[in-house]
Amino acid sequence: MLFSKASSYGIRAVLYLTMNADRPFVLTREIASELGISYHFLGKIFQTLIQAGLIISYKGPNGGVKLAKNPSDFFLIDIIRAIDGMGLFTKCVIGLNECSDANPCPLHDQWSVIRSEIYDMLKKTSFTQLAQDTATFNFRIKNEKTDHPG
Amino acid sequence: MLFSKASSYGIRAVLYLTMNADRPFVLTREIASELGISYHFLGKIFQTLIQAGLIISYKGPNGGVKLAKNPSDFFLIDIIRAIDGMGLFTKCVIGLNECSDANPCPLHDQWSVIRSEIYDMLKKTSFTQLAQDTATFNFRIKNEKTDHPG
DNA sequence: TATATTTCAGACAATAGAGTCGTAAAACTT
DNA sequence: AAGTTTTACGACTCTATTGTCTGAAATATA
Repeated sequence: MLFSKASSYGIRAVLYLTMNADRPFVLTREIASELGISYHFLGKIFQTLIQAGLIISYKGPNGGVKLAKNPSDFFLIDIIRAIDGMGLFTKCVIGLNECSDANPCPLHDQWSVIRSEIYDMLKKTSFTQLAQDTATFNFRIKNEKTDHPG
Repeated sequence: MLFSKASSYGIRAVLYLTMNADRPFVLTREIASELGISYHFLGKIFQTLIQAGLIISYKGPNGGVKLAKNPSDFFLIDIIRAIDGMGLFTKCVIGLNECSDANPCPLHDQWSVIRSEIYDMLKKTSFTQLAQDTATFNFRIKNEKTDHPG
C-alpha cells in the first residue's frame, strides 16, 4: 500500500471536514460513523493531526473538531507528512540504508521520476479541490457496499 | 513503503542472480550473506519465487538457485506480482472497498495517472537492464555502510 | 454543584509483516 | 550405506500497525 490506513482515514476525515467547513465543530463520532471507520482509531488520528497543527478540537457539548486553516491551504501532503512521515520520499525504494543521487541503488533513477510525480500530486492537490470534485462528480468517501436508492 | 521488505529483498536477490547468471547455481546462503539479509527469510522469499516459476532450485552439494528464464525476459513486475501481489494497482489508494473508473474515490483520477506510470516502469524495467546499469555505474545492491577500499 | 457531552490518553488485544529456529527431504560424495 | 550439503517447510518469536476499551479531563447546561 502507498499510504497507511491511518493516513487514508486521515485524508477521508479531513475531506469530510472540508465538506462541512461551514459548521463550527463536527463530532469525531459522526465522522467515524459516516465514513465507516473506528471511532477510537479516528480519535488517535485526529490527535496526530492536532499536534501537527492541522485541525483544532474543542471538548464538551457543541465540541468536536474543525480545520485549523482554510481548506484551500490544505494539501494531501500535509496529512501524509503528519501521519506516515516523508519516508516514501526520502528512503530507498528497495530499502538500502544509504541511497542518494550520488550513491544510488539500481532502481534509484527510475524511482526518482515517479517519486517526484507522487510528491507533486500530493503537494498540489488541495482539499478544496477534492471537496469540489467530490461534490460535483458525486465521488465517494464512505465505504458502503450498497448505496443505490432503489 | 511502496514495496514490502520481502519484495525489496526479492528484487535485490534476483538482480544478484542475474549478475551471476553464468554460474549453474548460487547458494542461498551466499546471496543472503552478500546482500546482508536474513538467510531463512530469503529462503522463504525464494520459495515464493519458485512457486511462481521465476527461479529454479536444486538441493544438495553444488545446488542452490538460479533464474528460470533469460534475465531479459525478467521484469520488476514479475517479482512484485509474485510476492506483494497486484493490490497496489487494483485496490483503492485510500482503501475504499469499491473504487473504479465508473465509481471513483476522490483521489481516483490523480492516482490512476501515477499508478499507471509505476506499473509501466515495473513492466519495462528488465533485470538485464538493471544488471547492466549496476555493473556500468557501480550501483549498490548491498547494504553496508562502509564500502571504501582505503 | 451536579450532570451530560465530548475530547484526551493510556492500556490492552488482534492482526499482519518481518525474522528466527529446528528438522525433514533431496541430492551428492565417499 | 553413511555422512555431508543444501533446499523445503512448519512452528515459533518479535515488532509495528490496526483496532478496542476504559476512564480522566475539559466544557457546557441547568
